[in-house]
Amino acid sequence: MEDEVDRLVAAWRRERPDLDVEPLEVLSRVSRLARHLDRARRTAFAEHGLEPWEFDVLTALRRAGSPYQLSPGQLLTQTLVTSGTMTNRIDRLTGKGLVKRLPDPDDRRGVLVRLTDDGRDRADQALAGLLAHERELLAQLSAGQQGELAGLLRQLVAPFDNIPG
Amino acid sequence: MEDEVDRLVAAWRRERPDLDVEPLEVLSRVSRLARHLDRARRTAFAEHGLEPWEFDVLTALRRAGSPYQLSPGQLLTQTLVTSGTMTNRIDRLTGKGLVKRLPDPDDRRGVLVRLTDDGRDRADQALAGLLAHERELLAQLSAGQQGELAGLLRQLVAPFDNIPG
DNA sequence: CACAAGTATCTCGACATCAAGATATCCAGG
DNA sequence: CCTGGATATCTTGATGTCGAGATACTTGTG
Repeated sequence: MEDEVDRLVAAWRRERPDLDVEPLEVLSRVSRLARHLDRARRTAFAEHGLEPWEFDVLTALRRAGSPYQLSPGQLLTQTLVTSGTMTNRIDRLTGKGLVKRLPDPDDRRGVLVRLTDDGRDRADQALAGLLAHERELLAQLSAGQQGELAGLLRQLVAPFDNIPG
Repeated sequence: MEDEVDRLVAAWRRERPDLDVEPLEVLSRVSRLARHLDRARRTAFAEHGLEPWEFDVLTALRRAGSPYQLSPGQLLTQTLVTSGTMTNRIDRLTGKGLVKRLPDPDDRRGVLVRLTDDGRDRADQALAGLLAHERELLAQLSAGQQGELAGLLRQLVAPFDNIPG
């Protein structure tokens, strides 16, 4: 089955036959797939009344385990956004009653962001919904192919995740 | 080599042992890799004085082939942005002298956006730079692995690209 | 030929994000 | 202890995007 990247690569080979555009076969597909996934996720989360950015923050706290709290600094390394953005997100989630700010008892500069009970339930429900949708998308591939794909992607991502940056 | 998704999956297995989080092994890696790629591209384009969105528009015109012109409508279907965004982008690219608006001779409602010579050169240079950077990232994988990865990704993307969405 | 519906582009207001800087606090060395 | 540099979070201002609606023109129908 042909996809949009096949057409894009063909266009470049016609216009710039001197260039080797092979890298686009992998990386343009990654970008485009991510874009489609973003849209699909937005739809999936809407069923639970959440925005994608809300899901990101709530699930980071959920994964931390009881008592479901992290500092804003820990949250922004996990979500790859800037500090200004995180402040804004915490403000809005606080307004919706899904998290609350607590003073850090060990560091008076810091605060801790903690899930409320409602926030925890919403995170759990949205995760289950997301996994159901994603399983459908992956039905294109056998379990073996999924494992293979995961392994290849890990090799590309690992340098970013393990080297400071 | 372990990556951030390994840690994320391990955390979910600890917190929610009742859920099958296998889909995240593939799809979370796609999203995270795309995010890292966005940052890397921003850096690569900065060497040529371009923003990622500028690259997207200029290369869409470049790929169209001589005389390097498309309507705003064609541009927005290719770049997946809204009409308001595209108007804004064309305004700014016009201000930088990289494209110019021409009246559509066949439809007085429409305009055609055409690359200037400078715009074409910038697009060509930025593409070459991007490919060089992307080739480095892919050096983690053999040519055979890259082909395999591209094939698996195509299977996941194709449904989005071929069904109206 | 007139008119309604469709199409192409642009305008405007709201909003999330980022980058840089401000403020408050911690900590290590003298 | 004091002081300077590091750290944690928040504030501010600019910017790009989206969504909805406005405007101008075209096309199909009777």
